[in-house]
Amino acid sequence: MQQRFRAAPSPTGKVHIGTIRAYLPNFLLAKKYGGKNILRIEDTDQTRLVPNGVEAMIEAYEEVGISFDEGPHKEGDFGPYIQSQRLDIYKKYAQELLDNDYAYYCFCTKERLEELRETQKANKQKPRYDGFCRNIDKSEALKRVNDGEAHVIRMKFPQEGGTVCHDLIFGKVSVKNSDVEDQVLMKADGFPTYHLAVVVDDHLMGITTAIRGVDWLPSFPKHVKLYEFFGWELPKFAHLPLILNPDGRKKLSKRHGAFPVSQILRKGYLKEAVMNYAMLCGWSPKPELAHQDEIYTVEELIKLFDLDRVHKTAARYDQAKFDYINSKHIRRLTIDQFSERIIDWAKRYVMRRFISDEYTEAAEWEAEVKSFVEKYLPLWEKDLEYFKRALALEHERITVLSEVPSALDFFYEKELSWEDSDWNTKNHTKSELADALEKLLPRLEEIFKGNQFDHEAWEKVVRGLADELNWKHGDMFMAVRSATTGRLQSPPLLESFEIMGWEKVKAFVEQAIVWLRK
RNA sequence: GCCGCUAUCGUCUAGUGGUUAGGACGACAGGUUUUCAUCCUGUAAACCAGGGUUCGAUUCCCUGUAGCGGCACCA
Repeated sequence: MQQRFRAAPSPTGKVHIGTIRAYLPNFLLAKKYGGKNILRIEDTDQTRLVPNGVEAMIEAYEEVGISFDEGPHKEGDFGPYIQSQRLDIYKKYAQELLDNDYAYYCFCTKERLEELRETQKANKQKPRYDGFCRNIDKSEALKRVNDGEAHVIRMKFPQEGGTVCHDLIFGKVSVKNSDVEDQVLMKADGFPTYHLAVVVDDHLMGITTAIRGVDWLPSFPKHVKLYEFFGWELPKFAHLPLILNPDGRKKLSKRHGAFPVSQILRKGYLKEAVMNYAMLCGWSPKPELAHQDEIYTVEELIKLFDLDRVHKTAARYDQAKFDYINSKHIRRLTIDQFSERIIDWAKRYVMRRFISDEYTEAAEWEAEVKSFVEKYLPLWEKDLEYFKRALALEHERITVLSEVPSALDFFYEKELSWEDSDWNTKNHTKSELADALEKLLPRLEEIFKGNQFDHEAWEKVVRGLADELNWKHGDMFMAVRSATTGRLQSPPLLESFEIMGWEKVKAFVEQAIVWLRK
């Protein structure tokens, strides 16, 4: 039988690393078993709609590589895939429950329910519906409904015995039936609640494995009972553990790395790294198939992932590990691939807007990255060979793609600017540095003027001058570094000069001397 | 408060009725290096507590504790 999985978000437009982790297993398993991955929009709460939320989410999922075989954007045989377009269906099944005495009309007002909850809380009881309308005579209830009295439909959950549910990750989960309340299935506005809609849709859409967050575990029995009421075969269920804030408290939130996918990608995390990291939260491959460095491609994840090795415990978000994984994926790229990815990143994520940008607050760094990219992208593209040669020197130094534009600036600028902190003045004053550079310049010209960059000659010149002036060699190299790159950390100098060419190096050194004497 | 779930280095995790409890990130210390990074080597670092069961429990059971989740006409 073909396996069918589904992601069932409500259309808030928000997609972050936690969401990715929640929906990735569906995608991976659908690919692994040749099944289908379905996107269904759960928009039964009419008070929480976001304009373009659906489009924004689809965009985010697909950008990180989670694609769907059916959904609002890709009609299949089980549509519509938006719950607000399926109201008649829920109505029909709610009626079926009513007819079979598995559900009843409830006329309790919100005020009464609120009061009820308050007293229950005050008495240290679990707040729950008390079954007030459970035994209203059916014909009387119907009359009240026909008279237009506001009502909901509640599930009549049996109050004796217990219910045992089976979960692929947690195993047996059992509850006393008397602990389960009569859940509202149809709201007064005619929309179903999640509980009815999810069961009906999963069944009708032929979902074979329903994967969702552990936050649904407590209402699992209600859903199991609903399947029983309808006489439907139960799909398999898997409840995924959550990703927690780095401090281990509460679900991942915005101020702790739950950045929207738009920002993750714009910052320059590769989609394969996003997947890799997301899956490593709460899952590990079989030891004999695991990689020592914990780096996995998408294809490998598809091959290796299975629900039976998913942890039961929540994992904390760890930015340092995510960074490690991203830099490892970057290093795996060839220079050709790396340069393509950078240019693609610049165009697709920096220069273009995500749909979700309409309603997510922009971070400060986004504007900065954009201004860099606007400036350098045309230059990169103008001479791709030059770009690749420069980029190769930064390949081992980059953690996220957004570091690239500023890292390569001295390859592209005609003039450098310095601050005092760009120089190592521990052992020598600025004017000493200027004097040294002035002495050095003609000697460098001597060996570099034909753009021939001989390592031995270069070392000899720099170290030779250092010896003459009685400087530490390192101080001399650092002076040259600051003069030619504008900073204290850079790729190896000679290799950089080889790309920049002597004229540029010379110009920078001359500018530096002027600046140092200012 | 009530209900449910869970518990291995700081973090992510592997693993077992008998192991020197393994790896990764991070930290620290060395090496390589003209800086930074890379790369290499090494060090520190864990089985929540108490009871059982057992010849033997980190592993199985119970209790406690802690954490997380849920307790809506939200999903």
